[in-house]
Amino acid sequence: MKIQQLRYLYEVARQGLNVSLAAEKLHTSQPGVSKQIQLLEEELGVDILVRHGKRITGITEPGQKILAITERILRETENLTRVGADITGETEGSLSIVTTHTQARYALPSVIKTFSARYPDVQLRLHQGNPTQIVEMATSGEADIAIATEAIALCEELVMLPCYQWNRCVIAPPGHPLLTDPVLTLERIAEYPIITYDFAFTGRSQINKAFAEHNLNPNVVLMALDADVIKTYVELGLGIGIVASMAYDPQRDRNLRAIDASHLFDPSTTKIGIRRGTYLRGYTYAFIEMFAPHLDHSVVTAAMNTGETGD
Amino acid sequence: MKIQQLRYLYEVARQGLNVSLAAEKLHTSQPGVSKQIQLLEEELGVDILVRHGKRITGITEPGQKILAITERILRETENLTRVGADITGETEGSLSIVTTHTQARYALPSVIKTFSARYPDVQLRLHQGNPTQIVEMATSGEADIAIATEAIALCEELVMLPCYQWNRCVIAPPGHPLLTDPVLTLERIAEYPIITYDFAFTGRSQINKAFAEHNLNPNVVLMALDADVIKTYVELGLGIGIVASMAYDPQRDRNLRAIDASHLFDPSTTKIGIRRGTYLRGYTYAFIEMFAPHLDHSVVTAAMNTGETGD
DNA sequence: CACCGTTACGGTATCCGTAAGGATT
DNA sequence: AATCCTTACGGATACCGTAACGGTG
Repeated sequence: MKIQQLRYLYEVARQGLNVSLAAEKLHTSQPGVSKQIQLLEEELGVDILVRHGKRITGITEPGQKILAITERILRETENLTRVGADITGETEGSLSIVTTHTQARYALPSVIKTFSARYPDVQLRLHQGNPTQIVEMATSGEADIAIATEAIALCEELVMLPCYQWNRCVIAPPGHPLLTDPVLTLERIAEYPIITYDFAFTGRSQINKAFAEHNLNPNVVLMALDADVIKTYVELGLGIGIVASMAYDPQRDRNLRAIDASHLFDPSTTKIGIRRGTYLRGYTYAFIEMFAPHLDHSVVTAAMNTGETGD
Repeated sequence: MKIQQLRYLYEVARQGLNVSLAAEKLHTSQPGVSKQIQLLEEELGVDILVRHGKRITGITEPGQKILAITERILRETENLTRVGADITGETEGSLSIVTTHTQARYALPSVIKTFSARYPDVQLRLHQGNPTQIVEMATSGEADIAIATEAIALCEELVMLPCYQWNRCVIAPPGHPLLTDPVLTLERIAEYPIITYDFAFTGRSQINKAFAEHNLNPNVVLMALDADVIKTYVELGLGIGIVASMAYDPQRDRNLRAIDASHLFDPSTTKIGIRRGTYLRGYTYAFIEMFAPHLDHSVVTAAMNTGETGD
């Protein structure tokens, strides 16, 4: 059994059971891939792929198990090379982050600027996605770290590290009646058409919860995926907006006014999610610490090891 | 990076950093082992072993990490071959069990007889050990399954499956005054010299607990590792014995009498322990079910997946 | 007929084993 | 002096790429 055989098998599975495509991705010849997989099947004594004549149409039941194990092995070999690259003090590498619009647009820019200056040879990749995609990319290993607020608390495979808490503000065009209220209340907000985040985005659930507890039925006229869209429509006078506080910048948003609403909604916690069992490069720890200064190397390492089956 | 290089490295570490010994165990030449490890170090760009001149004296700090990952990889490759052997319906293989005297002597013989008849090609290995050794062999993968009563509940790495409950009886020579008591009490037992299990063996903690709760200080004159030793000294008149009920056989132990003591002590539960992430052969499931009929294939599989980091 | 996977074959690189060398205890 | 790891070298093996073949849609 050779690691390369496992790589070939994995890539074929990943490319939808297309050997030619897999061979191309692996920068090798397709007969080679075919042969090595056959050798592996022969050695294990198991048909892994279902062949209809000369077409691969599926994966056998034991093949599924083999693939699952194969994936784990390949992940670990990746960890091995990372240990190597890391120890030799190499600063080059890649760091793939998957996150939401809110983080990418408002929280991350300054961190990324600092990080890029400190680690110019690290290729940063920033993916924007919805919470489902974020979890998926983090668990699959496609992304090294995930940063999000909602819906990533449940996943067993990810270690979750709380980074910071934040709350919301209400934004409205200048001259809006709400701006002169001495105290902002949910009841008053509910009198106006509301523009806020879509379900499962940027702490939307906390907003729903607050209104529900007051038996209010707010009139949400637009559900956006990001604060920029919300602000645009608030400027157009379509309604008032409820956005994350860090999304309002008095310098930039001169056509808008903001009222703090942290007394009305539960705070949300933004977290970093990391796949268990992943070896983290030195600069990854550095990035995390830049984003959330209390998460230093030892804190992260400790969290990675809790609840693990361990070794 | 090749699997064989990892095997070599692992074996060298296992043999106390002795390349020659490792090479012998691996049935290969020692220069080959040396070379391959160097190639691995070169590829990863990391010194794994500490060399003083031409002597290997230690493992570097990154080497420790590499070894940990290596171990995981090798374990998984082992799982791969097991999937293979299992699916092809091969009945040959090996099953290594580590357990205590009590189980080996009284609970397992009938199971092993049945198992050997059903799976004549499976090479059974039965190791006897103390609780510490049992946990060690189970977690290291040296044994496939562990069977024990005490001290294996705590280990995160092992899945614990309760098999059966049992209690104790008091044994004494014929004519002993205790035998004519209408009701056996702890107070009466404490009047006589007692022979029972050593600490951390065969539910000894339950015995201690019962006496402690009654503020009794039993006079334990001999602490043995197994019931046969206990019975021997009870026969000699050194005292009365407290042993697991299944250790008394009226047919065989004609020189002894037994009194049930299940009302005096908390019952003990014998459990099977299996390392998480191990692929179990079909006959292993069969063995477990023979030993504890309620632990069928699906129950065991389910238990193996609980609390796991999962994939 | 266009696409895809398998088989056949020759070149090359890799790995293994034997023999010799240098260092440490 | 004995043990032990490394280096050197020759041979066998395994792997890869090109080319040709056989099925499939």
